[in-house]
Amino acid sequence: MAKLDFSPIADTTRRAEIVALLRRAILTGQLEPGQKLNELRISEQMRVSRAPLREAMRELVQEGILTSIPYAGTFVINVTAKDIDDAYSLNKVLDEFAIERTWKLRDQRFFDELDRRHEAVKQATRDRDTTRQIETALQLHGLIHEWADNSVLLETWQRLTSRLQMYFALHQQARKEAVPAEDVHETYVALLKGNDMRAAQRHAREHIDLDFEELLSYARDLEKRPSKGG
Amino acid sequence: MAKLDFSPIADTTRRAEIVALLRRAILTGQLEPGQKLNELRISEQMRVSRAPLREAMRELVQEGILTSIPYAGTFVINVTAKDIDDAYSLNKVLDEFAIERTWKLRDQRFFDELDRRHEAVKQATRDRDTTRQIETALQLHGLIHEWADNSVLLETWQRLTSRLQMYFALHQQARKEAVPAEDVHETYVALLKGNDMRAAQRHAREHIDLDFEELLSYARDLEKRPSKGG
DNA sequence: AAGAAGCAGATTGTCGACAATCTGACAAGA
DNA sequence: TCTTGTCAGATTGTCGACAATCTGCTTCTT
Repeated sequence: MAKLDFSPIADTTRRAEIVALLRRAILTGQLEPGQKLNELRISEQMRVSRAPLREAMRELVQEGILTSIPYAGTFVINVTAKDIDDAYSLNKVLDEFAIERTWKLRDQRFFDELDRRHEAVKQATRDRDTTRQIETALQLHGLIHEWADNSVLLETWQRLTSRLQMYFALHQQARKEAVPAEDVHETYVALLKGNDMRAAQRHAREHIDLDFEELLSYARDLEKRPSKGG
Repeated sequence: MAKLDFSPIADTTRRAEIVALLRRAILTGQLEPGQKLNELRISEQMRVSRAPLREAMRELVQEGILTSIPYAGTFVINVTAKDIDDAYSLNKVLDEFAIERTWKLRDQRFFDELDRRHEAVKQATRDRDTTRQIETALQLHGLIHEWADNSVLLETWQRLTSRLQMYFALHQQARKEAVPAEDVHETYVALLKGNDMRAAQRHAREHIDLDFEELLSYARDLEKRPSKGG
């Protein structure tokens, strides 16, 4: 028998597909923060019964991008300036930890993957595909968390990522302006390839701060306007 | 009208109660790691239909203490030495962050609550109630995370706590011996009341290491024996 | 005896219908 | 006018039944 490692077969349950669909709709901002999800309407649109839809929604509630009030409904979470602040300050800590853990595990495969993801960001930037730009940038950023060989860290970061992606999408949607065309990740990638771990950690921290300030200013704008939820 | 702030009414859905029941069963070790949860059997025992039970299980899957394989079943997660290692190393980082954030927010209410929880641990210790001892110790430990005024941190810590509590319960169950009767939290509490933040952070880190070593030795024992799951 | 094919039982995934609860409008009374 | 009671419509929560899938055994073939 040939030595092949097959990847797991895709989940063939409706539930899994619904989760993916809903998550995408939320993270891309198609479903607005605070908006209520009507079970009957959605299940009819998707041609699915309410049972798998409800199970899917339960998952997304635990994932932190939906919130549920018994007998009232399930809503897309509201984004406050404090939420963003909280997420980012924790993210800094996780990044530092991830870099420390990843550092000794870096090898050629790591560097190759780093370049591959960096290239994906640059491609999305050239294509002016802002949604994809957000996705790829987060994937580039996530490599250190995947490589750190700590399942709990990875899981935690993925939960954070959901929100960050949502925040970025809203930001981009609100501003309706192209995200910076130049490449802001060049230094980050270079430092991850280098020999000064502290410098890489420091840069990650500062690098995050830049994006963060922009996001915060957007979030503060948001709070001056009425929202659809509580 | 009198100025009273009422606390939210308890969730009255079956789903919420099922979640609580199942979580408790898992965290106290009544449901063993790797064990399969038969939906029909459980729903009959609880006198509930499978719909709310399945939704509850979906929540616990996302919470990280159950794992689901389509068309095969839902199982209690298996505890490996690496899982414990991962959880603890991340916990150290979170603790340091939590202490830093909490530090400036400490007030009389904080100190009172700290004492209250410390007292609860001592009471459970006197009662030789090991399960409660685990619960209260984790609650004492959790105060800095609750006080840090960062919802994402708190959420993350609560997810970690579930696993830690499960690990501790298994540990205690396997050893069948009383946990240390003396009070190991005295220094911790004192430092949190003091003025040297760095010292508090350092102690939290070392304090965790102690429990950790014991847990790891247990986990390594576990892996030499057959388990019920994959 | 070893392996493949097929069947039966058990279990999970999904469906449609019913029950419980909430929301908002409207009417009655102070 | 303001509050309170009532009710209809809409929506969520729950149920029982059916469909899809898996597992292990049996049977058949070589």
